[in-house]
Amino acid sequence: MSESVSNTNPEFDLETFLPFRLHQASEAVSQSFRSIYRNEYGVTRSEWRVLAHLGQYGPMTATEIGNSASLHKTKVSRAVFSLEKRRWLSRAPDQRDRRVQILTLTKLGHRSYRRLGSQAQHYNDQLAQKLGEAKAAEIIELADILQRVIEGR
Amino acid sequence: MSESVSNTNPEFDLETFLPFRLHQASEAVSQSFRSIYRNEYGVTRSEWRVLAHLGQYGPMTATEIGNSASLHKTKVSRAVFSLEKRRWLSRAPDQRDRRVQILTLTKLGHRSYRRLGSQAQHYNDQLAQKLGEAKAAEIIELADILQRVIEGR
DNA sequence: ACAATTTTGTTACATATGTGACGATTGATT
DNA sequence: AATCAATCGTCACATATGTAACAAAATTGT
Repeated sequence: MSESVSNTNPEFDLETFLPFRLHQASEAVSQSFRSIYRNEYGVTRSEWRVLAHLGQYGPMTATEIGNSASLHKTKVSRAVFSLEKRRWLSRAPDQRDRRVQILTLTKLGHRSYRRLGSQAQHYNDQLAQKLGEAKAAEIIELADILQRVIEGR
Repeated sequence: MSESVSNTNPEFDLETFLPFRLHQASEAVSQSFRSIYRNEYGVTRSEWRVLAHLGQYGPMTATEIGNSASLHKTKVSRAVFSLEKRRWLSRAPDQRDRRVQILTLTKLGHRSYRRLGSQAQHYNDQLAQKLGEAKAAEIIELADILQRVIEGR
């Protein structure tokens, strides 16, 4: 907490430029985690996210997943197609709204979710331990605040 | 700072999963900033990053930019090509190492850098103000720590 | 001095992504 | 009821990205 982030002179400063620094940190973490879902099953980031959402929250529609995961609708559409082909999820029509489909993990999908999820949790625990629990919790809290501020809530 | 990030039970928890939460926050910020360099000059993220680095640190080689900005070498190569076409930067051979080229902003490039940079700084100041200076500084500090921990330094 | 290895930056190729359009359905307005 | 607008998910298309291979130059080891 040594220096101010805002700048009285109008000079641009990369070191304290939030979009850049956040992206760098986030990409470093994402890349280091990537090998787990990638090497384990050859799954893409979008697929892993959809899997994680369905595993965590139960049956949802594509739009709901997109909103919750901040995933573009075409990314969701493609990930769902791919996960369906693997028989990790199935679609069921919704009688109330025939435009949407309820997406549900199959047994096979659940097994994959539990397996990848537990490795993900292990990764997270290790990282949190290296950072120190307090700092890890701070990051989550600041991520919350950032999203609220950006989305104007 | 209400809850722990690590988990004694092995259940996966998306809410406190650092790769996901960081990526979400970082993407929210990046997207909201994007309209500035995108609408202003139709410049891509990679191009903006290369511009920002050369403007901030002076002449550098492609590899140096890639390392500092965490940009893949093909991204740098393409961004440099595109910025050169716009006449925002020029290349000069390095007599010590004839594999590399010293990249330097042209006068036009400097003007663009100052203009975009000052808008970027304004964006950052506004965001830091909304977050509160203390929290903005915390984010920078935590980004530093994260990168060090991930890269094992 | 030489051969083997590494580094730099570019390219071809395959894959991943965003944009815009679309058909089908639903909700809102009149 | 009929029309209009909005939403859902998919597709074709264009663009962006990563991988692997490469030529040129530098570095290392002998």
